[in-house]
Amino acid sequence: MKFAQLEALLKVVETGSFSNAALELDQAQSAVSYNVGELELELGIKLLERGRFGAKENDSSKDIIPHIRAIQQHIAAIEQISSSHKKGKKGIVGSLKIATFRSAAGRILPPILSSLRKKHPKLRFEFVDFATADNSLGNSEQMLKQHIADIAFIEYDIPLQDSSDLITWEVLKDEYQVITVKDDSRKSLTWEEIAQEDLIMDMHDECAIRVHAHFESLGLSNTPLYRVPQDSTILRMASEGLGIGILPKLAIDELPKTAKIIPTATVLERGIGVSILPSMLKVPAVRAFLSCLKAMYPDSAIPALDL
Amino acid sequence: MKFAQLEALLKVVETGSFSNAALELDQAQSAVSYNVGELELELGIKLLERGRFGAKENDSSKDIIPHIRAIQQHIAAIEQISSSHKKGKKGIVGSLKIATFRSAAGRILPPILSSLRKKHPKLRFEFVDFATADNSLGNSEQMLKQHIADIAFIEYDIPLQDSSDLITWEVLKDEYQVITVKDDSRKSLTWEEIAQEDLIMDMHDECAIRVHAHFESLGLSNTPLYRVPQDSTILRMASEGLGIGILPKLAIDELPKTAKIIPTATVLERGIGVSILPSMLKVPAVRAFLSCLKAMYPDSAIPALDL
DNA sequence: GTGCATCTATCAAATTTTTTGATAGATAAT
DNA sequence: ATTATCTATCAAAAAATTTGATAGATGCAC
Repeated sequence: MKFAQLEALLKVVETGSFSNAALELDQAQSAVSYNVGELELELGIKLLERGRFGAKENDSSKDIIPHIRAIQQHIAAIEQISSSHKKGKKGIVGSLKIATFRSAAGRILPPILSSLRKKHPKLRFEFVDFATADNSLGNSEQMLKQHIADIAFIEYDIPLQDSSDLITWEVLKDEYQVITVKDDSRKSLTWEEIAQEDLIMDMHDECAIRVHAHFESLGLSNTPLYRVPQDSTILRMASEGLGIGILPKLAIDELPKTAKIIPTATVLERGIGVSILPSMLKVPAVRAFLSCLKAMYPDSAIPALDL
Repeated sequence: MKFAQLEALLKVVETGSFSNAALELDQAQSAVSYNVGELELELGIKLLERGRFGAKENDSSKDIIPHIRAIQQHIAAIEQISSSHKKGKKGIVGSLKIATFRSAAGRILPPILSSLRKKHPKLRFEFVDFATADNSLGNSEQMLKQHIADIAFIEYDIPLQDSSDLITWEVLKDEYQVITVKDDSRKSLTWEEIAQEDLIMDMHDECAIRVHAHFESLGLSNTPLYRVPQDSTILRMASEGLGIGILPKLAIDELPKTAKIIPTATVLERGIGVSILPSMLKVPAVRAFLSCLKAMYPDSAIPALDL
């Protein structure tokens, strides 16, 4: 079994066709065909469903592809380790795949990445998107276990519990905030009062679900008046007095001048954390990232690693 | 980076020389030299210390080799998955690397393996030895994390605790037994009484340490009169009346006709368990093994897997 | 239904990579 | 000093992969 064959298979699945894969691999289409063919021959099974449309994975390759990605991760690790053993080393080379969601990508990552880049100018980053509207633990677990991501940011309500095959810890807590118009004179709002208001909430986000659950747990109910697709729209609408916006603090990029935040009587917050596979603790790029994260959030319970 | 290059490096390290590696790889020595050389060229670092003696790993390759083994495991998994997707499948093909210690190898494994072989006649087994006299958790952890073994048997005194990156569970408890001569008429022995006796114990084994610790915890002390290198010798000596033997039940292959077991007033036992990396739960050979293990020990808490 | 566009498979030739066998050079032990 | 045992290197041979061209298959538009 050759690594090039596995890579060809993976690229075909990722791009949906032999021709696209060839393009990305900088090869002739016949080379991709040959490589996948050889692999199928060696393994004795068909690995792809071919058709007019191109090619797509079948049951066999579905099971195999996570292993190919894992192998790629190990190869990346070998390259990183090697470069770290070089004399004239200029930081880690390679690429770090980070699964993230909006607030993490927008507010948490930038300072970390910029500090990381100073030490490791050759390190590249790849963001992998959670499927829209689902960045709960379940999904990030898949991202890590299928070796699509090296590191995953997660958000959650309930306290983190140890999973036996993932290392997960909290980085910070993010408080939900109530956004209203500038001239709203109330000093504080209880959730009972909030439930009376016209609410403007996100259409897809976890947050809306979480706030809804919180209402339920208090025996309250509220169907948001507006369900909008973007956090920035929530802000704008709330600042126009169309209703009350509820957003986690980190999701508020810039508060409009005509808007205002009113504290809630009791705090509702989400946790934001990071998750990795235990084996990644030995990969230089991952270690470097965690080291920066720790510098940024010294209190976060990053697992013991001699950084 | 080619898989053949990584394999060559690994074999050189394992066999201690390019020439031996070539022999095992069925290649010319120059091919091994070429492959390792190419790898060193690509990674830009020396990977081996060469000399009159052959070649041995250096700091760089020490870090890299676990990743090579991990890649091999993934390739094995791909092969197993493929063969399980074949039509005329005749069981799983491949090889299962089991880290074990004497009692497990001698008393627990045989029935499991023979049942496993019935279903999967093409499956091979490889036993990897714990370094002599150390089969405690720490070591099996290394075996698994360095991808030297797929499955590890362990023994332990204290209750198992969850480690965040290993799945470990108890298979059975194994009671320590006191072996004496046939005509010893005592019906039962307390540990206080045992401490008074001349003891015959194993020289290398974990067990001796554990029994010693047990004495200490009771405020007793006893330096064994004989420290012998083999369990069977303990039995023979005890049966000759040279002293009292202490052995876990599973370590007693066959009780000599002139020997006898006296129950202890309070039971001292060791746990015997199994440990794997979470990712191995998806590997067919490992699943098959665990399935057999479960059939043999229905009460053991094998982690949920849809077998 | 015909023709078109888009896909994969296949072929022979060209190219590249890997292996081989022979040998040189290095080094420790006798 | 000799020998045995190791690795590196070289040119030639063998094997593999890649290429470019083309055939064949299949859905889609008209």
